[in-house]
Amino acid sequence: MRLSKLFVPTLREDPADAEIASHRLLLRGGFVRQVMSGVYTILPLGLRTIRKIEAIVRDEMDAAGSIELRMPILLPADPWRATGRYDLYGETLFKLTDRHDRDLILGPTQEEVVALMAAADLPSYRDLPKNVYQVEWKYRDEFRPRFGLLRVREFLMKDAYSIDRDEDGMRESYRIMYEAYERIYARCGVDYVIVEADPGQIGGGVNHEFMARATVGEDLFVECENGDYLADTEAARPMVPEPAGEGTESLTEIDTPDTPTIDALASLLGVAPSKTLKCVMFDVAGTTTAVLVPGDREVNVEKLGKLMFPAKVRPFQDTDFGARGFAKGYVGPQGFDGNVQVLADLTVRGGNDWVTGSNAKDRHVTGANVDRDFRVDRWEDVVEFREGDRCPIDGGTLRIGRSIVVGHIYQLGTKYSEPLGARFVDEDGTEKPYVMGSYGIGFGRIMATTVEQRHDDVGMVWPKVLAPFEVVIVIATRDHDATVAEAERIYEELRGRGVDVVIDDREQSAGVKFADADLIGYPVQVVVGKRGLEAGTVDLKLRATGDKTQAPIAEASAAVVDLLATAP
RNA sequence: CGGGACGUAGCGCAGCUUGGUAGCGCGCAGCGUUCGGGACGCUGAGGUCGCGGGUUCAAAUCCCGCCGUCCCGACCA
Repeated sequence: MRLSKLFVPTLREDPADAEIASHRLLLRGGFVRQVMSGVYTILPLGLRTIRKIEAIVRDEMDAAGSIELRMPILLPADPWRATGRYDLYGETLFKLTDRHDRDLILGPTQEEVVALMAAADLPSYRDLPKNVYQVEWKYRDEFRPRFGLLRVREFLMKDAYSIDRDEDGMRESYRIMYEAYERIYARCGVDYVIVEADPGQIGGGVNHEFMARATVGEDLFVECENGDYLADTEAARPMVPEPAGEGTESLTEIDTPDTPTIDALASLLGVAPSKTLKCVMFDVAGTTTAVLVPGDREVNVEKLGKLMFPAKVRPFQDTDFGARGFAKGYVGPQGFDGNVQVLADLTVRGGNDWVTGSNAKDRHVTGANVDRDFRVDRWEDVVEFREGDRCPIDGGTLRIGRSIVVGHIYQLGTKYSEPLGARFVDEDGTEKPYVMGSYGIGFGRIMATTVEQRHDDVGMVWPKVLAPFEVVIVIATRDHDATVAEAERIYEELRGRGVDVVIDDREQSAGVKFADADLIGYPVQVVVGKRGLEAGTVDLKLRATGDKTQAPIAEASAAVVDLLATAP
């Protein structure tokens, strides 16, 4: 390609609205332009990179046995009502109506479509398993688009869906996708980790996020110092402590004036907050639910919501305490009647002889013990992760890292097939719902993430597999016919060798071309100029290291191929 | 949606406090010079000052409302 013929509007100055490196550099390098908040035009250079990502993804999906198809973006709302996602996604869904006043949506993801498609056209266990994928625009009316291409409202995604007859099949399909994803990110040169994650609005059970390490990432993840545990902070669970067993104290009620908070109580009694038992009250679909956690910890409402799903979880308002006969700030689990569901976090097992509320204002109890003094109906993991918590696997210290989620895979089970009545006939003649999985990768995020991970103060530093072009030939002395002729010759030779090369034949000064080459970040730069020509050489530069070398002009193309082979 | 900031030529900005009818740099066009790290000279084009209303003889400037964009918090590829 010729830069004189391409459309590469680079900018000299940083755009005012771009804060993070990837946004700033992709705008400056002429890869993308913003149309409105969270919506971008992909310019020719950006499109070339996106297509390279797409080719790698397609290659791995095809190799993993997934079959490409294309589903509509414009979708009927009804299946989404059936699965509950119409309301669950809420405002994030782009909703519209057609001329017949029928409710439609723009697809944010397509589990419903796949389930219904399977129901119609994959009627037998003999048709299974199937794995289908598409590369398609996705629409999500995010609360706040931000960070350039990292959080947008319209984005290009590869979404795949596995359809199996049973759980074992789903797990096998999931494993295959998991491994395909590992290869995809490795090939793209993304520095990533895989974490156990929160399923969010897609729902389901086991799921993993592929997180690219970054300094600007929106997502926090937890990593064990020993490298054996990784999880999204929302899903992270601390080590379950050894059961402390029953304590030695007897249940004693004491006066604790003006101590509605853990801090006030702990300082009055001179005990550690972790010795107190916090009793946090929720309304779960109308049932009063008490959640017990050590006084120094917080309840993770998201985790609780997932445990109770589909029942709605609502923290007690001030009025709820009085209305249901609880003393706010002094609630304790002993003496709850059967109308109160008692859920305790697993960390509560590690303590005994608790200090907790007495259910009377300004009074607490000491020496409270599980089973002897109060009942626990369910033991679950519901605490908020804290920096410094112990790893659930080996007890090592957990640290927090920052990342960009570049992929997310889910074991969905029958979450979508069940409510949609999407069933096949199994070998034994009975109808069963499909057991599904879904697997997504956002292309724009991979592009932006790569820039975040690979840039310097003058521009982007593309790995050769994703660079819009692998090599740029800069004509440094454009009024010198012999220089132009040599540059053209090298250009044709490189093309002949199958190198993805672009020639900067624009009517620009050499300085502009050099600056643009560094900004755009072609892995290899070839400078052909009068000066070199007279010495019989061309200059080569490896963008990643900045190393410059000379090559004899007659062997320029071979030298470029060799240098390219060493490029990251 | 809550909190903060911004909106003046394609891009980056000044002008606003103290109203008098818009300016700088880059970019763009023409001519000439230059030609290996964002060249130089001359000439020139380009602006509903985000939109609407109000105050005033007069509004980019003051007041009210709205819209848009970005940043910080609740969602996700």
